[in-house]
Amino acid sequence: MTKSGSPASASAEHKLTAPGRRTRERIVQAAADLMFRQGVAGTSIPEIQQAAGVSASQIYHYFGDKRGLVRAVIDHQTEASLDGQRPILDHLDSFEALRAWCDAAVANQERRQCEGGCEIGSLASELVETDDATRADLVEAFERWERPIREGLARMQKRGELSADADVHDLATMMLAAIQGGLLLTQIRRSTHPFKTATDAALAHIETFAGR
Amino acid sequence: MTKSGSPASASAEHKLTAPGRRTRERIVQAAADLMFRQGVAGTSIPEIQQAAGVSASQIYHYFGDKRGLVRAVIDHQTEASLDGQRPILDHLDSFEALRAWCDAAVANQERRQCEGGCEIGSLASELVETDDATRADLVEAFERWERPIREGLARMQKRGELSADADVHDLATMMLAAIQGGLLLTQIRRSTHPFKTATDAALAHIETFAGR
DNA sequence: CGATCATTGGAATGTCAATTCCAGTCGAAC
DNA sequence: GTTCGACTGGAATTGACATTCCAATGATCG
Repeated sequence: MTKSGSPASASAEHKLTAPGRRTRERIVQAAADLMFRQGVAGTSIPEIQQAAGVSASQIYHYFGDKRGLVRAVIDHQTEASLDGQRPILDHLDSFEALRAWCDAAVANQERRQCEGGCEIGSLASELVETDDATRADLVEAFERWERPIREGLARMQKRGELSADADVHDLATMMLAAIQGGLLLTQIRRSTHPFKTATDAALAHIETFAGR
Repeated sequence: MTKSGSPASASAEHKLTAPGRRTRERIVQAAADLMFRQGVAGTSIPEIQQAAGVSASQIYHYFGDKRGLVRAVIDHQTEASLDGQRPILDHLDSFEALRAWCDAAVANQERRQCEGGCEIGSLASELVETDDATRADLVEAFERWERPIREGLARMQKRGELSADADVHDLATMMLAAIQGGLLLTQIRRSTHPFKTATDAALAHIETFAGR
């Protein structure tokens, strides 16, 4: 299907021994952290070397080049971000759960003083137009995020808590869009207000489809 | 108050003669175009020189450094983007006008095959965390965008077409967030569907407050 | 017309990043 | 235990980029 290259997640290109896997992980973690705080373009390889305590050859050994490292960071950051929202993310099948989830996201922004924006969205915005392989990784990242939302809504619909003519696919997309846009505005204005406003509206819109 | 420097828009630092103003404008225009297509970090000064047909000293003469140029680009791009939405942007005081406005935005995305995202949002996402002066410019850019939306809603409210307990400030923010998030998703997925979904939901939510 | 300052060209400087190379060590499978 | 390939360190290479400098030209205002 795609001839774009290796899948983002698994790289079977190298046989990894135990210490190799540990080193690789350390590099990705350090890179993800730096890139979140300073952007991808604002993060240099030497900087990552120092933060991870590795030499240049190790980075190029495991990732080929910076593009490869960036793709690994996308994968890692997506997983980390979603893990941070679990277990609630996997049980978004009631209005209360949805609201609690949004509240937690708001609290999270407050904790970090609205700095940094969305771990995935910021990466995405900076990298969408780099190349098709990277963009495909981003599509997958958002799909991984949207799926649990959609499936929660689908369960609600199956139970009749959501009207049969609600399009759970669209509702999940809409929710994601509200989150992304809301986060961008709160990041810029350094206030959780826009994010709260956007997610509140999204929730209200979903409740519009409450069944029976 | 702020010692951060000059305001983004007017730079009274230099006396500009007629040819000077023309050159300055040519530089900003070329820079804005390149930065929209390749990102700010992905656009070098030499590249801008060539595109604008100027020498390095001219850029540094008019903008001091790259940061200064970027701030000018934010201002220019905001004005250009808003101008592209006029005159309808200044008459967003009916549900029909709002819908027509969103439709035009969708058509615009289709025309450019969902590439590039939002002229302001992409800049914003890349630049929010650079420094406070730049962030302040971005706050202002979004305010300039949000104001006509809010004022249109306010007129509707005054006429009774919008319920008295609708918060037009929040509704405008919500609309902007939906646009931003929707645009990011359509840019990534290369389909206008997410943007359409997000704006449709935003419009539906506003219509929820229809008065009488 | 002359002085002053805006405006330009183009070369020079210094820094730093991405990537490559080579040589050496270590782990695991046979 | 030896052999192959994974793993690591560190120096070297190459190139680009932001910024500065200097010397010239042109416009404006009195």
